[in-house]
Amino acid sequence: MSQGDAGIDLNTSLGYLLKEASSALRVAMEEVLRPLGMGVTHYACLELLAQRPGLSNSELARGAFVTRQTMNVLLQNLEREGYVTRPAEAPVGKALPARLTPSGRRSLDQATAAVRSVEVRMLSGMTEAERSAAFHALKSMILSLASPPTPPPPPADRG
Amino acid sequence: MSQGDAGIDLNTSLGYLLKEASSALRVAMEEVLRPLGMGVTHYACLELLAQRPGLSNSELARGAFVTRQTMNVLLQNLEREGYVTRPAEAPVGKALPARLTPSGRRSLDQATAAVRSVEVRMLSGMTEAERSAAFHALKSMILSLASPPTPPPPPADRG
DNA sequence: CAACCTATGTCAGAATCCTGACATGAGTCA
DNA sequence: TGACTCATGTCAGGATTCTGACATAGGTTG
Repeated sequence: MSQGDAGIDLNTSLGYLLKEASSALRVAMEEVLRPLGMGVTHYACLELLAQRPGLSNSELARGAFVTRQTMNVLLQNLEREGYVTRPAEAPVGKALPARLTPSGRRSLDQATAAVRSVEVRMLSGMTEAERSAAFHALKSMILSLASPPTPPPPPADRG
Repeated sequence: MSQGDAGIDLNTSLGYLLKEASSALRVAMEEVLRPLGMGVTHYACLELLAQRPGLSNSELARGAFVTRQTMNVLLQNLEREGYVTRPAEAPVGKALPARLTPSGRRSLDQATAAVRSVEVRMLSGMTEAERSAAFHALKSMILSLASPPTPPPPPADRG
């Protein structure tokens, strides 16, 4: 244990820090959403629908970082409780465009206020320059992590 | 819907970006750890034990961002499979200091190599200045989100 | 010392999310 | 037109994590 090959130093690892920050944010959000009987995925779904009405189940799932199966059961609950509506038949393909009902909009408004307070607190200790730097750094990370999990197989010109 | 009170703009929200980056990192790690039959929490536990031998179940749980109960079942499995050891009795209090066995160390070495490739990829598109900026920004966020969930009740000097 | 508070390990049950699988609708290509 | 590929919605089962609860060890305060 005296060299640089012993592991990944968690004290200086951006990945670990990323997980820590994300965990703290999730905990803080759950804390303010709990009194509203809402979870993070639940809130994300509503917020996505407010900003982009007509999103399909699969699109909502991608936006909330869960699988379409998970989002599907959530949507079924929200539909049954009258927070969102979906047409009985797909206007095109199989995708059912979902929309917020007035009730869903009201529910979202409460949640947005709660979540906004968390985001304000999170940003409170940062300068504008730091926020901008963090924004671009996170964008870079996401881009670098996207797609190339399996390096493209060799063109295989042999044989 | 024409002003700034309509919601939280997910396109410019640092919180949303944080979740997106964290999700991408988690997916990438799971992808490289799957061939080793290991999950992210599993790996985190081993890495923590390598860097700080003797950590207790609760300390490991906090370091891996899960509950004590979750870490407990993981530790029991790892112990049964011979990757970690814990004394039968606590040297002090109730905390049982856990340690990696040689087998656990070997298992960790493979995982570290895999995870390192992911972190390298994540950092590949960032300059050193950007990494430093991201590091400090994340630290700020974590600090701001820590603790003050329930603002301290007013000292109540009335009455 | 006794009462209290906090932290820990552990068990049991429940909630959450995911993987696997199937059928349908649309686009592509020959 | 028919075969192929891809994306979608949905159901069923399983894996993972969390919440609730209990007993114990140690420190603190009166």
